[in-house]
Amino acid sequence: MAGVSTATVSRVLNEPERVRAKTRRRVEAAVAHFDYTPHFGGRALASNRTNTVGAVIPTMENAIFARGLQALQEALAADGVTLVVATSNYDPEREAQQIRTLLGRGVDGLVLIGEARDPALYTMLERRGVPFVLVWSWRPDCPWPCVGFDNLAAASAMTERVVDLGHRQIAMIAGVTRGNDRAAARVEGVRAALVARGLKLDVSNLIESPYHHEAGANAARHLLAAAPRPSAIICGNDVLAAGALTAVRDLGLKAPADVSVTGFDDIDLALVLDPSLTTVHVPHRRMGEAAARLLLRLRAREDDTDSVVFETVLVERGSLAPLGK
Amino acid sequence: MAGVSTATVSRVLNEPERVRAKTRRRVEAAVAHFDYTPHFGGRALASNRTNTVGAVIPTMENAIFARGLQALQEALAADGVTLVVATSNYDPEREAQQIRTLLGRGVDGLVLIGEARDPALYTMLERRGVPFVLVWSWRPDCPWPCVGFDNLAAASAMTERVVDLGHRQIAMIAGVTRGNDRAAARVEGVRAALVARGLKLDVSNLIESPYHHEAGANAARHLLAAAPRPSAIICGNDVLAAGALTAVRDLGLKAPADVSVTGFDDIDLALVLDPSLTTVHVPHRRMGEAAARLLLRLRAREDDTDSVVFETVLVERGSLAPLGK
DNA sequence: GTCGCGAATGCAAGCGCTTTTATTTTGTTT
DNA sequence: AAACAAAATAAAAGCGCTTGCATTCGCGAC
Repeated sequence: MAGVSTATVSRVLNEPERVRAKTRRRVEAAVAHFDYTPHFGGRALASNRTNTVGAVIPTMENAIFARGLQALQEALAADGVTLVVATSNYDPEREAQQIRTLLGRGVDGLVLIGEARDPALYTMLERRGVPFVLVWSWRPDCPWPCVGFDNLAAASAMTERVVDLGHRQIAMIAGVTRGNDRAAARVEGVRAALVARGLKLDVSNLIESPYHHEAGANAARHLLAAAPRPSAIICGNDVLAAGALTAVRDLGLKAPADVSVTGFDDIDLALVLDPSLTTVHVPHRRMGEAAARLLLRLRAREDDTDSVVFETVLVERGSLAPLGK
Repeated sequence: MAGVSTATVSRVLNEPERVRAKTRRRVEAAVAHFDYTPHFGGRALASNRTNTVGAVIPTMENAIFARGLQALQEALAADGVTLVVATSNYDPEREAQQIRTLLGRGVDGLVLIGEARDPALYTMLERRGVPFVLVWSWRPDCPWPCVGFDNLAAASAMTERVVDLGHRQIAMIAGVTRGNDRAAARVEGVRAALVARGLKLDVSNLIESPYHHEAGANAARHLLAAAPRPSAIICGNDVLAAGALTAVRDLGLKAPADVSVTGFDDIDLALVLDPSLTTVHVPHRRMGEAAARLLLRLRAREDDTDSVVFETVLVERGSLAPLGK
């Protein structure tokens, strides 16, 4: 209809500046007229690019990843790249499986959460030449491209603050650390800070708990039954902290008067709780955007592909108070 | 390596039962040996199927859709279908755009939230022959395949319960109704129930609010400043209700003693709030699964493609109490 | 006007797979 | 053992697009 070859149509669609304005307009008119949409498969086959990147996250059921994902998706979309999301349920085997599925779908890149995974997976990714970015984790000398923050340092900072407020009986409800370097780093951060202040994280004062409100509540009930009772509970994330606050209330105690509780992640929930939650604010959205930019640079084989580290901020709200106040 | 043609390899991969066990094993060994993965584009081009379905949801930042999405994804994955998620931010134009993007990616089907959208979009989908399922909405005689529940009836039931508890000054904080038939149906449900009981939803007692905690709090502050003060606030969803509860607390009032508050959707948040939230429980996961099944049936051109309607359950918790108690 | 040159466009060869049709193999029957 | 039917496999034709290379066009300089 536009009186041009398919090659020209292809150019109009992909590199419009390479065709003369007059021709381009004719083609565009025809495209509009027939409501033409390029065939994805044909495109992928011929160009060997899908303009798709995949992300494997532990779960969507949790607000924590949702916001970063949204930012990631928006930043990618701005470059015409579609995001495909898969979930692993915090299961390393399932994560490996999902990565394979995404590769089978021909993704041009991957966004993965955290660093802890089978080295064979990293080998495979490198062999295939699929660029990837690790999000939510960062540590000095991480060999992979990361966009994250220092979980250990942030947990230490929180712990120091708790100690500074006079607390000595300090317990922790951690996330499950298997295959989860963030959860593990947070435990280490707490432990290190306590040791630095001459205290220690007794094994009876550390419970690993799955990432649910109820599980957090149960863990807190257990910890609060001990004698001497902890005066502060540091939680590996906000959801566990919410559970802990529920347990505190159910036991007829008051937070923070009887027990202080702290969280990690600063999701919306933290503000809604009563008392509102003292927690570590993490820049979800900025991480998502940074991950998108880094991945696009990696894909384009650009030079500037350094890891990005963000600062976290300790947000003090009502759930943490000086000992005995 | 297996000494067979590509045709046989293709059959081993797609219809293994059609090739003799001995040959099949040879091919599978070769596949494993070379770690071969079929090329997605080639496949899509030749078969004209992508084994991908798309979903356009308002937002991921909200737990409401996350759970259903997760279930949808799992159910689709069981059939080897990948889910691609896009977000519209509650903006109809953006939704249309996202639908076009997904079609451009060659999705074999679509899952859309709610029914309200430009008829031209429906025409386009039908012309292209792309099967789709509408989720979260259901009404008698909906012309499209739906998987949802009767928002209007559920809101009416909640309202009747509130009235039965003696409340007469009843206000509502609704979600934004533009392009959102669920929000609109909930308003209509409340209105209808009030009218049926000889009351009415005065315009000054109805505020539409965006889907944020703060916005809900602001709306509640506004409503509670009126004289006579409402004794119950019915909210279009749980997040708005959480905001309302915050406002109640900030104003020095007690829920439910001074003001009852109800929500809608029953997300995790409802249980964490203090008082815990009386709300309408919606079967997120089952809807997601049902949507997957229905879409797969539509895609396979099967006969049994009726809409699926779920019942909702009014969950009474602490935030709703009889008037004056 | 013609020439020359860069820019614009057309030509045609695949990209890796599926699928129809044709051929070979296998197994059964006489 | 031959003949045949049925089952298994091979051959080959695309699917719709991109892209390197060849060709043509448009325009300024002479």
